[in-house]
Amino acid sequence: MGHTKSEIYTDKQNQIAIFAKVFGHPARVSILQHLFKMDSCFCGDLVDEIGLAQPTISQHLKELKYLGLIKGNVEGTSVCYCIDRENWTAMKEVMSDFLDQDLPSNQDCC
Amino acid sequence: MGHTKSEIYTDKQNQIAIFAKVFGHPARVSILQHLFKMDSCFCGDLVDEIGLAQPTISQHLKELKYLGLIKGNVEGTSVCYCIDRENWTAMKEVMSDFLDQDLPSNQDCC
DNA sequence: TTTATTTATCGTTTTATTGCAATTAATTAA
DNA sequence: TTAATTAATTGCAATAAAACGATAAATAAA
Repeated sequence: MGHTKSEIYTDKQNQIAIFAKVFGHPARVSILQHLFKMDSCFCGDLVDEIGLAQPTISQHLKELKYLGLIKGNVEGTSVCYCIDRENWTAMKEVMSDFLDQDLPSNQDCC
Repeated sequence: MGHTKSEIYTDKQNQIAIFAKVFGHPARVSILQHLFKMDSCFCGDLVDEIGLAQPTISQHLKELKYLGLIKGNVEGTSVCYCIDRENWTAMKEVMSDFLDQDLPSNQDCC
């Protein structure tokens, strides 16, 4: 079908999956790494840096923005993007809860 | 096109994306949470617990196994699954490097 | 006002993913 | 050996995602 049955999972499970999914593409990973490294970045810089077409980068930026992980700031004809620090921290909390689960025993399996 | 251009990214970026993608579906999040909670689990238990068809669960298990995050152990007609502790730890290292990047300055943007 | 620059949006094509019914494979129980 | 149980595989339909050309929108410069 190609359609996730979100309604049978907890909100937390869906939230983890939604955050993870946005990191599930190397272009978005690359964009975020750039924003961390450069502090802020114009859309055009990312196009040059990453090597995808401008509409493609724009679309990836839109998804990151939709989840609140980045902010865009219009400066003339350009748009300057940067990490949304507060939301990034909140996301980290959610993901850590999942990734840092403790392993209950010592032997591996069955 | 619908095809990720993996070759234009670093190995690290692709690795992060590959791990993130497997967490990008709530069924797989749910499976992993169960394996953490129950220590180990039969495929059938997961089918009952999560509420997807058996082939669907089996497919999600396959993906988790392919990345090495879980192990399967045949016991009679059943298969017992559990977290692969070593690979889980290695995955956490990769993801932490990405998620725990430092924010360079204090003000937000541009 | 006209032109150039930059980014967003639209529409389309291609590929990937999700989900399941049907079937197969493997093992155990009768 | 035959029937039952459990999980994997196959094949398919529906939906989502990735990529980009063309175009629109918005602003700045000439």
